Amino acid sequence: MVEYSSTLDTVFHSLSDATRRDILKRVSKEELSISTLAKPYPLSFAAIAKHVAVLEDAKLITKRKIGKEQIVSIQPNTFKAANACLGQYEKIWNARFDALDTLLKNK
Amino acid sequence: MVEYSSTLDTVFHSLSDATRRDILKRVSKEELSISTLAKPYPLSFAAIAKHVAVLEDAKLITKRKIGKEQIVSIQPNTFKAANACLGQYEKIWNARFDALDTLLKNK
DNA sequence: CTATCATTCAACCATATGGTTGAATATAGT
DNA sequence: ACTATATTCAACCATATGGTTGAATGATAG
Repeated sequence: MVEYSSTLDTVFHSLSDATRRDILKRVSKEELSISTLAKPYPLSFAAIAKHVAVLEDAKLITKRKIGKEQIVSIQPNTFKAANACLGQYEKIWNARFDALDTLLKNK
Repeated sequence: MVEYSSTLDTVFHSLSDATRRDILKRVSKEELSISTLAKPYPLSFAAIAKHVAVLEDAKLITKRKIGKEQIVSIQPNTFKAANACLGQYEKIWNARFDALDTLLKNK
């Protein structure tokens, strides 16, 4: 009956935490090691490593080892899937909404 | 340190469940009562009512009472916030990605 | 007024989630 | 070889989540 997409489940679940979204924001600007990522937050290193693991599971980021460090970088393609999903809900009511928007502006 | 946005937390959390996404898809096409919504799923009515409540909390939908029924309809504005959030991660790497994309196509 | 349908509410349960600490495993630098 | 740093892993805990059932409330139709 329902079309189950475990991928979207994990993507959206990853995005539902403010710390993880902040990690994504930082990583979208530059590649960072997990320990560098961990510094600003009032959480243990292990907690951040877990958050990074969640993001990695959702394929929102990738890790690659350089020496003793794990360098985290963003994985663009996955966001396209999330966007496409949101777009799916949008398409019908978008026209309606835009019409309302213009209506309100011209009032 | 971290910019906490409880709104986005709940929006993305709502979207992380396939049943809820399916409800959204159906409701994006036409307004439906909770009991109508509940029919296709192998879950109790109460379970679906809970899912609807989660979506309502996140302001992805609204309910209005008509007689004994609660009519569920989609609330467009909230999706704009989610989209804007995703766009935030995109803007930096989007250029890079598009460049790569063109590169691969012209190869 | 009563029976029925749609919904809400409360109690309950199993499992997932987000956090902790402490120990184990690389790798780098001296 | 020793030490410090970066990471992983395992055990543990409190709370949140997603589901159930059954009872209570509201509105409609006879």
